[in-house]
Amino acid sequence: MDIKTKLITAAEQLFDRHGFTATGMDRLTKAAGFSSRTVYKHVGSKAALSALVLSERERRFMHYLDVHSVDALFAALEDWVREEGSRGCLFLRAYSETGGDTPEIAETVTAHKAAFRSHIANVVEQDVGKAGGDALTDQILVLFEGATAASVYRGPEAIVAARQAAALLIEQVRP
Amino acid sequence: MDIKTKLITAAEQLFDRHGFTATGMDRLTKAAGFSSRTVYKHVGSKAALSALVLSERERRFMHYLDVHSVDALFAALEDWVREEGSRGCLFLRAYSETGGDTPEIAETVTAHKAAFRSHIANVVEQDVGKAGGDALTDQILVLFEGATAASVYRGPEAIVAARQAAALLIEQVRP
DNA sequence: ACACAGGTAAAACGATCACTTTACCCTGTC
DNA sequence: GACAGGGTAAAGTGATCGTTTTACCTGTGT
Repeated sequence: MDIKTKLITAAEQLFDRHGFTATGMDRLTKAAGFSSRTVYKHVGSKAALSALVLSERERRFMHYLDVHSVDALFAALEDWVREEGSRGCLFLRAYSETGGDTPEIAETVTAHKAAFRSHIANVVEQDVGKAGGDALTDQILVLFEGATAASVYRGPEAIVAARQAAALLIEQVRP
Repeated sequence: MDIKTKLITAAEQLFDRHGFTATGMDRLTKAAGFSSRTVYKHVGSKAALSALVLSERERRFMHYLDVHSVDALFAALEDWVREEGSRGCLFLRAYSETGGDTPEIAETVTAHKAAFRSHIANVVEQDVGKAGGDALTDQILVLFEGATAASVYRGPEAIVAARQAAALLIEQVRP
C-alpha cells in the first residue's frame, strides 16, 4: 500500500468519526505515521485530501452496491452498516460541513449523488422493468437515504423498515 | 426580542448555512451585533449556544409538524423546505460534526430524535389506528428522514416522492 | 448628584489551524 | 564512494480558534 493510499485510509476514518472540520492535519499526520511535509507532497491540501477520501469512498461504496435487485440494495446497506457503522452519509456530511463552499468537495459530492441515483434507476429497471418509472426510482432513493440517516439513531432497524417498505412498493408495480 | 433570542436566531442561520465547527464566535458576534463579552454572559459557551439553537429549532420544527395525518406530515415538510431551504437535518449534522463528543449537543439531539419518532407514531395512529404498528411508524420515519436528506440535492421532488410512497404504504394497512 | 447594572470596544489569552521551511538521515545506483 | 531521491523531525509561518480581561460608556432609580 503506497503512501497516498495510507493517507486516504487514515483520513477517511478520522473524518468519518470526528468530522472533516474538527479533524486537524497534525492529528491526521500522527495517525497515519508520516511527517506533515510528506503528507503535503502527496495530497497537496486538506481540501484535496477530503476530495480524495470521498472519491475512494465512492469506489468502495458503489462496489458494495453492485447488485441486481432493490431488495439486494438494502441487504447490501445492512452489511455495510454492520461493518462500517452508521454515522450518516459521508458525502452529505462533507457538503454541509463546508456549506458547499469548497469546490473540490462540492463537485465530488454532486458527481457521486448523480451516479448514485442513476445506479438506483438501473437496479430498479433490472428488477421491475420500466413499470415504476422515475417515481419509483425516487421513492427507492428516498428510502435508501432515509435508512442511512435514521440508522444513526435507530440502528439496523431503520434499514429493515426501509427494506420492507421498498418490497411493498415494488410489489405494487411488478407485472 | 431579547439578546439571547437574537443570538440564537443569528447562530441558527450561520450554523445551518456554514456548519457548526466552521462558524467562529467572532463571525457570530459580528453578525448578531454584540460584543463577545455580552455573548458569553448570555450563553456561556459555544457548545451551550449550539444546544440552545437546537432546542429552539426543535420547538419551531415540532410546531410545524403539529398535524393529524401522515400526508399532512409530508405537506408540512414541503412547506418547511420552501421557507427554510434544505441543508439536511440540523440535529444529525450537529451530532456528526462533533462526533457525538459534545455532551450538550449529543443529549439534545438524542432527546429530539426520540420525541420526533414518538410524534410520528402518534400521527400514524391518528391516521390509521394501530393497524400499521411499529413497523409502519419506522417506515414513515425513514421516508421522512430520506426526504430531508435527499431534498438537499434532489429538491422538493424528493419530498413528493416520499409523500407518494407514504400514501401507498398507508393505503395498504387502512381498514 | 451618584451608584449601579449592563452594555461597548479592543486587546490579550494560550491553543490550534493549514501549511512551509530548514536541516538532516537513510538507501539504492552509477 | 559520491550522489540523488525521498523520507524524517522540528521549528516557524500568520491566521484564527474559543474565551477572558481591561477599561470605558450610558441610561435608569434613588
